[in-house]
Amino acid sequence: MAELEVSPEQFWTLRDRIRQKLFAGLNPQQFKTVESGLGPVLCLAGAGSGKTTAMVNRVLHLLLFGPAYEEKDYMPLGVKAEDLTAMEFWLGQEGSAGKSSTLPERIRNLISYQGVDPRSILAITFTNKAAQEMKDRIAPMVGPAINKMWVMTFHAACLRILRQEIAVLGYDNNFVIYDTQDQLQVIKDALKQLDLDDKKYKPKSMSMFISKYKSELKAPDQIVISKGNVYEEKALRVYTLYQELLIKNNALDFDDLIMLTVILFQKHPEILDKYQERFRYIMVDEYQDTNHTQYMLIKLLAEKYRNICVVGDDDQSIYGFRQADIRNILEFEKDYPEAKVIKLEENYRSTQKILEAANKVISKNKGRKDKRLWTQNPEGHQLVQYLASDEKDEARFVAEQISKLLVVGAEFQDCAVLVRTNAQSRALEEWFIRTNIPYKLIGGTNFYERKEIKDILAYLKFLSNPSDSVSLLRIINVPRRGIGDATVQKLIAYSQQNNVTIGQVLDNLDDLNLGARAFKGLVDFRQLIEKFREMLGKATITELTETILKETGYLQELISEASYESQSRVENLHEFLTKTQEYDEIVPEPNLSEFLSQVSLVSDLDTFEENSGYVAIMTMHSAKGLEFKNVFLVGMEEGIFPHFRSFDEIGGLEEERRLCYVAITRAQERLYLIAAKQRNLYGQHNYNPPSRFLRDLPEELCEIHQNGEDFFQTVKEPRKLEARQASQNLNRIKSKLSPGGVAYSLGDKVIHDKWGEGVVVAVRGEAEEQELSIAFPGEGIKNLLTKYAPLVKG
DNA sequence: ATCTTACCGATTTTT
DNA sequence: TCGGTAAGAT
Repeated sequence: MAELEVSPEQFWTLRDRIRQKLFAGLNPQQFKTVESGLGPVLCLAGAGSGKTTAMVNRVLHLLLFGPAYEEKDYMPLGVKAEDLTAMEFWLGQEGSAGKSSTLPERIRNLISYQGVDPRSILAITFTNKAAQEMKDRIAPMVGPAINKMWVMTFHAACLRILRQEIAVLGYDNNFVIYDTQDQLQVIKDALKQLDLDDKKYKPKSMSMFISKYKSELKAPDQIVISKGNVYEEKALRVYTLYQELLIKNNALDFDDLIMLTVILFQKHPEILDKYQERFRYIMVDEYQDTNHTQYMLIKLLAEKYRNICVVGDDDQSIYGFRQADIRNILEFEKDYPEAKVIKLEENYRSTQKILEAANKVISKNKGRKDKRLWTQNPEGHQLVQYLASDEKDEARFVAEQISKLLVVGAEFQDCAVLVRTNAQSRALEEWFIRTNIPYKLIGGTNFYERKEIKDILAYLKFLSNPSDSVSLLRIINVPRRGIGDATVQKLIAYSQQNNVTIGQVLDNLDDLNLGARAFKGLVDFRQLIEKFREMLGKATITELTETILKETGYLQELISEASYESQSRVENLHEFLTKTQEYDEIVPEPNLSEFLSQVSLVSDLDTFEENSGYVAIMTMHSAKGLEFKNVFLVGMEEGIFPHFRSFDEIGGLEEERRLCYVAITRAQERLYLIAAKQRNLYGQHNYNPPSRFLRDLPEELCEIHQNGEDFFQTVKEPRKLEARQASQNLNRIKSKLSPGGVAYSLGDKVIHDKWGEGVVVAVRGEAEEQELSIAFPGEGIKNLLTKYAPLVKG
């Protein structure tokens, strides 16, 4: 039988229906973002508006339907009637909506006749976590094509380009990456060489200076310092020398990764062209956080084809202090006048009340892109404000509320406490430990920043890159092998005089008249290094690491120390070994410098588990991108949040306000905002007024509590005793008026006006009718009604 | 070479 | 207040 005639219209109609079905779950704005593959797109994605969904589906749409869906006047060759039937069949199937993976391969191939090559897609994020999440969501939709696209962070993408191309800039392609600590080491070295006092020219401040200029794409010789500004003049000299030292060490810092890539593109148009040709479809996540260098990188890459989609939210720009330039997103349309601007304003995360509060707070900022989040979610609970007496009372309140939430079905991992500064976490931790609330501090020190990990990494870095003197100096006497400071100074002096690396000095030890002990130590060290170096390329990273730990005696030393601390170090090293194993398993051939750079670009946040069974304590900054059912914002006081340092920074308060917006929009169901009347910070009492952000919250959305009892325990001057008792009485009356003000539970310590300290041994009844049995040492057990008893929690 | 003592400084930090 | 670092003692 002859083949049935198939008309393009039939095919096209079916293909279109398939497209509709695949993207049926998206709202109109998301869908517009998804299908606008051609030309520049600015997608303003409010908090919780499903921007990852939009980006992920955009990738799928590009692969299946190409950049411009409108062109539909021809049909791929060889479409048969039975293909149309198969398409019909898929359309008739239930549960296949949004699931491209259920499409038969044949149909997939037919409909994607205009689809783009996955190799031409570049999706850039800021964090590994975001990149991973995107990959995880794209992979099931597109299959192995995921491995051909670049879905990665700015730094990872630049790293990959530089490993390939950096030779033309005069670096060796086995360069190492210096983290913040290494950086400071180099700066200290530079200060010493320039004979500058590191008290006056603080290394941290120098690194800020350097980083600031690097993010502006300014090399030392492009910087003009105003006359007479000695400090900046010196800082510039430090920057100059610092950069020379990095080159000597064949090392790049984080900023270099981006900056050098841009310089590479600027200096070598043919290389730029290669990448422009490859990456015809570019997407950037969190565009509001880009600094000038990152902006330039994207601008250059996108220049040729202009298929660039940036996604972000100017209201969530909170990294100005890291040179993120909010203007990049605000002025996107200046660079791309033809840009489509799409706003994702429907929020899928929070209750109406939470969103209303967030909108209200952010609306006070000027110069924002106009937008207003809304949601179909329920109205939700009132926001809870609590005025605590001090930071302990604040912690107590949080702990108590969490316990209450558990009763109504919440779990620990549904709760997060967000702080403005890390120092605030201490009081919370103490209380959580006391009350057995499992918590995790997120963000603190990075795994890879721990001493023992840095040590083993220094060995590996030095092996990978013999020019790396920072790593060499770190480990030359670790574990101790009799190489003291004096010896090290001799090595450094010799290397500077003869213009060789310190690694090279090791080969000429006879030239430096050294003591017998130091000499032996260095010879031993050299032998060890040679032995390790022989393993390069042959052994796996795991084998190499194990050998180093064993042969240097590093592990043995920790084990024999047998302290609590050394034990945890050994555990960390084991953890490190599992990471090397993971790496060894996925790569065909061990590549040390590859492994090391991967490690350098990983942070702790990446390992944050959302279903851990712990309450998360973290800074508001680290919370960005996360969501929790119940969020506690603590330290809502002037000076803490907004932080006093922001008061005299330009745009400082606006950034704090955005941070507040970010913090509020982390909450899905319940939001608690807590301020303390008094706070001990750095050993000093502070009395800060409640945060202006609290005043900006609409009153009708809030339930305001003030539980002052504990306040008077912190006032210890005896002469205030009378006032204290009067206030206690006052507070008891208040607490009766506010339901749920004080709840006692088993084991609570209390203080009774007459009987002193006691412990609650039984609780009967609820709220105001609560009856307690309290054991007072020396007085026996008393039964008391909460309503009347002169009680205070202790 | 390693332990002890005094001093400083203390937002936020995706990489 | 506290923790890290840098200089001094043994």
